[in-house]
Amino acid sequence: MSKPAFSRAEPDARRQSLIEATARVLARDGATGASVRAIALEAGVSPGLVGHYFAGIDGLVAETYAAVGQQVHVALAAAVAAAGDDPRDRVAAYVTASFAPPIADRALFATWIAFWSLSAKPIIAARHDALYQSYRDDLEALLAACGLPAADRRLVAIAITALVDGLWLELCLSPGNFTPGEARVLAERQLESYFDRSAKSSR
Amino acid sequence: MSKPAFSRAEPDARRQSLIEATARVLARDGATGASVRAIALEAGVSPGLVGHYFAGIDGLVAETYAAVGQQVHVALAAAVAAAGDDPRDRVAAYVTASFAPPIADRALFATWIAFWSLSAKPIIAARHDALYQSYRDDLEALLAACGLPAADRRLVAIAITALVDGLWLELCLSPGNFTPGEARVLAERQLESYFDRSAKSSR
DNA sequence: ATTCCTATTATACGATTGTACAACAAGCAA
DNA sequence: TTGCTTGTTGTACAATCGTATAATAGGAAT
Repeated sequence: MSKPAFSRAEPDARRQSLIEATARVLARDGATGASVRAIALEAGVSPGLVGHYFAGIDGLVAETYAAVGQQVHVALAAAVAAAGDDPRDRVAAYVTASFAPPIADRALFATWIAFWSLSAKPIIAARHDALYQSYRDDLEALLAACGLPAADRRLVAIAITALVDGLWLELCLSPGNFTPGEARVLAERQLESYFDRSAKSSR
Repeated sequence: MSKPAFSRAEPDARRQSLIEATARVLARDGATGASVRAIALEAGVSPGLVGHYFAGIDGLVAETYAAVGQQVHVALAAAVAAAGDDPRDRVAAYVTASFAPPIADRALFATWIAFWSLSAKPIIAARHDALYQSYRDDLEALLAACGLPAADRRLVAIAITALVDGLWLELCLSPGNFTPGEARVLAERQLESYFDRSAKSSR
C-alpha cells in the first residue's frame, strides 16, 4: 500500500549520482553554494549519505574535479575526432574547442574557479596536477603528429595551454572584450608561429 | 589610570586599515577564510566596524580588489621604469614581471582566486572589467612605443595578457611543471613573433 | 569641567555550515 | 514467511556565518 520511502542503489551508481549532483550545484551556485545539504537536495537523497560515501565534502569535491576534468577531456577529444585526419587541423580543433560550448561556459567557469579556490588542499592540488599534465600530454601528441621536433614540444605545449587558458578565462570573466572568433584567430596565429619557427630552425 | 580601550581613527585611515587587513586574510586563508570576524580580528577592531564603514562584506572585498589591483599596477610600473628607455626592453619588463615576486606568489594567487570566485556579483565583475582594461591599456601604450601598428595593438595586447595570465596561473597552481625563467622565455618569444609579423606585413 | 557627537564595542539574532549517530526500512537470503 | 545486513534517513550538535542594534566611551568643542 505504501510506496517505498527510498530505494537502495548500487554503490557505484550512488556515488556517480552524488558526483553529478555536485557538478550541477557547483555550476549553478559556485563554490559557496556547494554545501552538503544543497548537494544532497540536488541528488534527491538525505544529507547523511554524503558522509557515508565520501571522505567529507572535500573528498566529494575532489572526485567531482576528476569527473568534470574527464568530461572536458572527452569534449576536446570529440573536437579532434571531428576535425578529420590532417594533423594541423586536429591541433587547431583541440585548441579552439576551448572557445565554444560546452567548454567556454560561465557555469563551467564557476565550477573551475571552485576547484582552484580549493587548491590549497593537497588532495585538490594533486587532482589538478594530474589533470593538467594529461592535457599537456594530449597536446604534445598532437604536436608530434605535426612534425614538431621533440625538443620543442614540452615548452610549446606549455605556452599553447597557457594562452588558451588565459583566453578562456577572460572570455568567461568579461565576455564583450573580445569574441570567441578573435580568440580562435589568436590561438591559431600562435600555433602557426611555432610551426614556422621550427621549420626555419630545422632548415 | 586606565588606558583607552580603543582609539578613534581618521575615517580614511580606518577604511584603509580594514582594506589592508582584508588583503592579508585573503592572502593567508583564501576566500573561505575572509569572514567579517577574521578581518576585524586581523585589523584589531571589533566586527561591527565593518558594517559601519562598508556596504557589507561584499563591498569591503570589492574595494580590496581595487586596492590590490592597484598594487599590482604599481609593481608592474616599477618593473617598466627599472628597464630603462628602450621600448622593447620596457615591454619585456612589463610582461615578465608577472613571473617574479611580488606578483608570482601563492598568497597573491589565493587573493586573486577569491576575487574571481565572487565574479558572479556585479560589483566584483565591474571591478574586474575596469582593472583588466587598465592593464591592457598600459600594454597597448608600451606596444605603441615599439612601433606596433595601431590596428594590431588591441588583439596583440589581448593575446599577450592571456598568455601571461595563463603562465602565471599555472606557475602558482603547479610550480614544478616549469620555471619562471621558462615562462619568461615563452613570453618574450611571443612578443618577438608579433613584432616580426608586423615588420613583415608593413614592408 | 561639562556637554555632545559619533566612532567603536559588544552582543544578540536567525540562518547555515560539516559531521556524527541512532533509528528505520529496503531487499536479499534462508 | 522470517531474519539479517546495511544503505538510508532524520536529527542533534557545536561552530560559524553576516547583519543589526543598544550601550559605551573617545575626544573635541564649549
